[in-house]
Amino acid sequence: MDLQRPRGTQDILPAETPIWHRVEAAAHRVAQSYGYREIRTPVFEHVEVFRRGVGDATDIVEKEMYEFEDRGGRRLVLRPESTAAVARALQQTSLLAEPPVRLYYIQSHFRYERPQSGRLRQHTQFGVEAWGVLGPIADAEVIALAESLLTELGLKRLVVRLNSIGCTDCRPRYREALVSYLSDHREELCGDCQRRLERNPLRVLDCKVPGCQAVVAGGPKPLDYLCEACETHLSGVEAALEALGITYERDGSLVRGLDYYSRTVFEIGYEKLGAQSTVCGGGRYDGLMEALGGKPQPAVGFGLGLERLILTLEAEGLLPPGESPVDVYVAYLGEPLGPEAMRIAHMLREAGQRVEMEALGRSLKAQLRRAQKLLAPFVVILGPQELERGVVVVRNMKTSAQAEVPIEQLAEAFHNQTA
RNA sequence: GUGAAUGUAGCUCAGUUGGUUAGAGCACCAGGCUGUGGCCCUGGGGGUCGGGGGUUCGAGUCCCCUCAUUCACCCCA
Repeated sequence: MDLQRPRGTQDILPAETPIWHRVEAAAHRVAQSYGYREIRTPVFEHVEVFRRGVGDATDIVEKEMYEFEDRGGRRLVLRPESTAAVARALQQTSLLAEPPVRLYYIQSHFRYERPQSGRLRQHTQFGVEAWGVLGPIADAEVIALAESLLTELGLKRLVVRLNSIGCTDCRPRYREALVSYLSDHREELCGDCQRRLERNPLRVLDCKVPGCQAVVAGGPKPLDYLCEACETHLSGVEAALEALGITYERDGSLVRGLDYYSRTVFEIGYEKLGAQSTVCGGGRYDGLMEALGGKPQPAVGFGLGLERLILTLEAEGLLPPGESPVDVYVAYLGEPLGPEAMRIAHMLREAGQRVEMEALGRSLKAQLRRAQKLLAPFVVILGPQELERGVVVVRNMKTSAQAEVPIEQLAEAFHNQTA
């Protein structure tokens, strides 16, 4: 095989498209039920959108972008995420003239990573963003929206984890305290954490190495450093979640890799998925718009990975059963009857039936086998004897009952059958 | 980017210490039943053994490189 799909991509075959339709339809419906409206942004953007929005020092920008130069010498990149792109779109248009603006998207994202279960180089996110909203109600609203979607799809036992990473006022104070504490215990940290200490010290908090956990346990707690405004915000989010009956876990070690997050961060996960068990991740990003050179605008939102969501549905046995792609299979005997069989198929299609017609001129036995394989409930059989009398045999594949029906009454017969 | 495992028919897999024409089940096609699916029987089509190089009289089997998949790390959806 010399032609293969690029690494980390997948072909979604006809057997799988129904679950995608179902998930996407649910996402549209739930988002709209919260008053969110769909936005679509370009597949590629100028690199600067993500350099400034996501952050230069993040893994995404540093080593995961599909970057290229176009024929006009522009530095472009396949979007690695959508929030920065949406922020760019808002700046460029008049949408934000009348806040709040509630948006959602279902878009592909591209990151050059080593693939594994639940991680692809092209993946799809259902994302939701509320712009121009400052209060904790908005944070709770997007979490509730994600919950609604997961519930609607039949999922239970997903864990919501919640934390606050502070704002531009209090985060630096905590960061400083943490770095100074960790530096004193540098020798006790794992190699990864020694590097994290330089680049992204907050990451040390959720290291899984026992030794690091022990060090962290004795160090400064992020929540102790929250400023009053951030603390009030967090308890506001919790109060709203409680009012909605949404159960969550406070997780002081939950942090986010992207620069633009502030205050609220949250994840919704499903343990059975293995290492990539986070289905939904989000938070607040009040500083993003300014980082992109625009007027400051508070915002909160999340990204929900559809591939991971579908893996979860699969693991929970929630995939829809296979359904027949057709209502009627039109079989005929002998090439000369092809045109008349086509006419019959056409008539049925115009009457709203989904029809597959024999295309290979095989034996009746083979045609029936094919119809069975397709789970077609009915087969219309046209042979020379029938044609002579202007009728057709209609076979019910489930009961094996057969009846002759005049060709001109066929459409009506099926209409009554399915009505 | 790091570590490990795996690549043989459309699918799931056998294939002995290296030995002649590489197999099975399922799926597909045909026939048994010259116009009727499911069960059964018989036959048939399908393979660059992931790719390239090497060792050898001889490589699916051993060695090197490469590509891909899977799992984990980093990180993330």
